[in-house]
Amino acid sequence: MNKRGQETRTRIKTCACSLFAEKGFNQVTMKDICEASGLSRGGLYNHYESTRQIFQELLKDMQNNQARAFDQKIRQNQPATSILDDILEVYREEMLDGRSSLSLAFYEFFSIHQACGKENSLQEQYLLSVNTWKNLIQYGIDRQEFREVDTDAIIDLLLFSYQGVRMYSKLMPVDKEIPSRILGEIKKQLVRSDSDGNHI
Amino acid sequence: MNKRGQETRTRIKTCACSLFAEKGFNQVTMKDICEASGLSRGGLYNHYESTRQIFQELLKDMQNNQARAFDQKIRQNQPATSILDDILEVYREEMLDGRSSLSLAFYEFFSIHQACGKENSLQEQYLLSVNTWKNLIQYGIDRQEFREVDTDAIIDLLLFSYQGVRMYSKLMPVDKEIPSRILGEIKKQLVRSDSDGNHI
Amino acid sequence: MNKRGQETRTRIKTCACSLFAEKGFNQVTMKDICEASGLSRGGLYNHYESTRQIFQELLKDMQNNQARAFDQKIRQNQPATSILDDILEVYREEMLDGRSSLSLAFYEFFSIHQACGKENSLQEQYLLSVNTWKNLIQYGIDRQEFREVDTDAIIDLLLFSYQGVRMYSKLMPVDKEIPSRILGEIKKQLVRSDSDGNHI
Amino acid sequence: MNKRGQETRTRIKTCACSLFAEKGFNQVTMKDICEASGLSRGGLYNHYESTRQIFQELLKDMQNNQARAFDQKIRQNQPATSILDDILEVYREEMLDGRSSLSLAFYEFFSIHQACGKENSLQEQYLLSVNTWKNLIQYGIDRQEFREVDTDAIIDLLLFSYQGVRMYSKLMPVDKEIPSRILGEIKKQLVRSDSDGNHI
DNA sequence: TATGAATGAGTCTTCATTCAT
DNA sequence: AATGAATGAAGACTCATTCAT
Repeated sequence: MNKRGQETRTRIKTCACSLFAEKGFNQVTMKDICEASGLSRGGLYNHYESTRQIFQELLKDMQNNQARAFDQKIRQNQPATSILDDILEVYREEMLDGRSSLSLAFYEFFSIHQACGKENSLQEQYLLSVNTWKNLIQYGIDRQEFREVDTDAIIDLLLFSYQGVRMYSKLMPVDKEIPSRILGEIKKQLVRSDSDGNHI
Repeated sequence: MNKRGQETRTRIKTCACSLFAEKGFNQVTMKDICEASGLSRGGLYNHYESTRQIFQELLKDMQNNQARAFDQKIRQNQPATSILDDILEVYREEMLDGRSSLSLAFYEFFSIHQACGKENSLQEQYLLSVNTWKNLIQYGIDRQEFREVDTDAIIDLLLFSYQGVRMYSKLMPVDKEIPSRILGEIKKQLVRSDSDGNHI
Repeated sequence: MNKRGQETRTRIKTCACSLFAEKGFNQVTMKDICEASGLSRGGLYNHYESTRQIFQELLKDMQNNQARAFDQKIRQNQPATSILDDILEVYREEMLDGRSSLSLAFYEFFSIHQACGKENSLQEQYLLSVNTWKNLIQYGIDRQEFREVDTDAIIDLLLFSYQGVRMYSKLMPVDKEIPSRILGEIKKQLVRSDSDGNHI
Repeated sequence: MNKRGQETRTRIKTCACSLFAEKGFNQVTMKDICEASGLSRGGLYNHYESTRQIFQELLKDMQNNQARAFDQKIRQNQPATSILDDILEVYREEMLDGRSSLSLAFYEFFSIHQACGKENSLQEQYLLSVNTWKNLIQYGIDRQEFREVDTDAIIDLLLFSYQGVRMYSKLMPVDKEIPSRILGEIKKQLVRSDSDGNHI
């Protein structure tokens, strides 16, 4: 594939991503993507044969980016609390940004493609997140910054309430305080000497 | 509307509910409901003019049922902890039952119909839930069964992680322990003398 | 058929007539007539089996009424000019009243039902009108009130321009002067000593 | 749009025109036009999205053609009577040709689309015709070929009786003499020295 | 007579997908 | 690579018409 082809594919994915964020997965048609990207029917089909394929390529791109971002965040030898604050701040922002969230699209997509697919990439991603968090929490405990908590419970509470809020923020106006409260509560469980009760 | 008509409407709603749980809102067509309910096209349209209308009537029915159920649950003068256990047990079961969950349908439905509607019935329902929980927690605090916690934070944590898990349970196999862990953690925050750290 | 049945049929015809005037023949459905008349589907079908049947009964009623009206108008021994004025005044009013005109419905109806029907009742009605006018004009000539004109030409000019204006008055705003001008021109041809050029 | 597309659009319009002439506007469906033109459903919708759009494009084409034809007809410096004869001959033929007349379709179409449109294109066309005739009659008067008639009245008489006959010729057998008589009467009013009373 | 539930046919409309250019 | 014409399938929606009550 030459450079021009690559550019076209990038353009297609960018347009498609906006559409998926706006309408979810099932409500986006190849026709929509044609119109948004300015390509003709045939032109689009030269690159991708279905919305499914485009979405999967988007997923893959995002995982790569996310992995890279996470790697940067977990900078060893920084205080665990500082790393935690950084990550929770990212979470907080995402929880409030309903518009650009692909969560509905994700849910629709995996709700269709889990059964037929051999691998469940959503579960993979969940397990990856759990693992990353386990490492971070253990790191915090080792440095005696974090309490010896029920790690699994805290992580599930965090990850699922994060997902819950992201979804709801697409559906109703979510008060700005809600993410702060939730993440603050999590942090309170986790951080040992945060006696002043600072919220994130 | 006569008795026969009422029966047909009930039949339609029952069939539609299964379909919505299985496929979400957008993926269910009037044709699907015709076939599931054994009605002809015209027959179905005599009763409902869109999947939207059917879904809304389902919503209304469910709210009525839920309101009644909750009223029963909040039996005054029972120990707050006992009431809490009952409710959390219901939550736990629902979190694991991905198949009969309407959550995807809800999300799709409200993602479309929030803007056009004046009122946001999803938010209404959220506020209702928050209120019910506030009452219960205050009741527990008054009886000195519960700690004096950050009520709002605990409630959001509970409600959104519950929603998050319900959604994920439609998309991937959710370990049976996850709901228990989450709800146990919540209970641990809440209940004063549960010093043995029992999970729910 | 008893009295109640007669009343129902009259109600049906009245409602249907308004609908036909408003929308033409083809655009009116049995369902429309049900709703307009407040009858149920089955109730309407007990009386009429199609819009066609209702329209034909309307036609028959109107012909009866018209015939009776014309008979009254042609009062012998009155001045021909006075009779002419009376009739032309009726024509003028009808030409301006686009809203209550059934002309579109007529045209649609006869455009469908001329071929299949053995008799062409539209032609019958045309011939009847021509005859009535011939009698009137001859009466005027005999009384030396009217000129010895080309009767057939004048009658056709009158009848067809009348129909043309009636139709157009349903489709665009027709200037009030147009019917006056047309009928005045006709009268000018016809009436001998109307030297002052009065318009109707 | 490429050449093939243009050809298809022309084919569609030709087929649709026959159908409109035969059945009126409302009775023609997109399916009819598919079948008549040999296109598939989707193929037709690629070009036009409704019968309304097709009809409007037909109207526009016809206006263009008519304007061009009229320009040719009004050849300056020819005798007014000769121009008149030419035009009336065209009118006469059209009055008798019920089969290819679009008048029913016109009436149905404008009866629906007058209110919603800002401009009333039927009225536009009427005013255009009136103007053209005014010019011709004035030209004839200036050349002393025509009498000093009540121009407006004559024109209305001509235009509306023409429309009336065109419509009736779709609904019943119209005697060949009727157009001749009508137009002859008009001409008689108009032309000064046509003392021999020739009909057109 | 009157009701309204039910049927089934017909049309509209939108898309995914293919293909000649 | 790109274009856009064409196909055909799928689903929405509306009615005329029948029938049990």
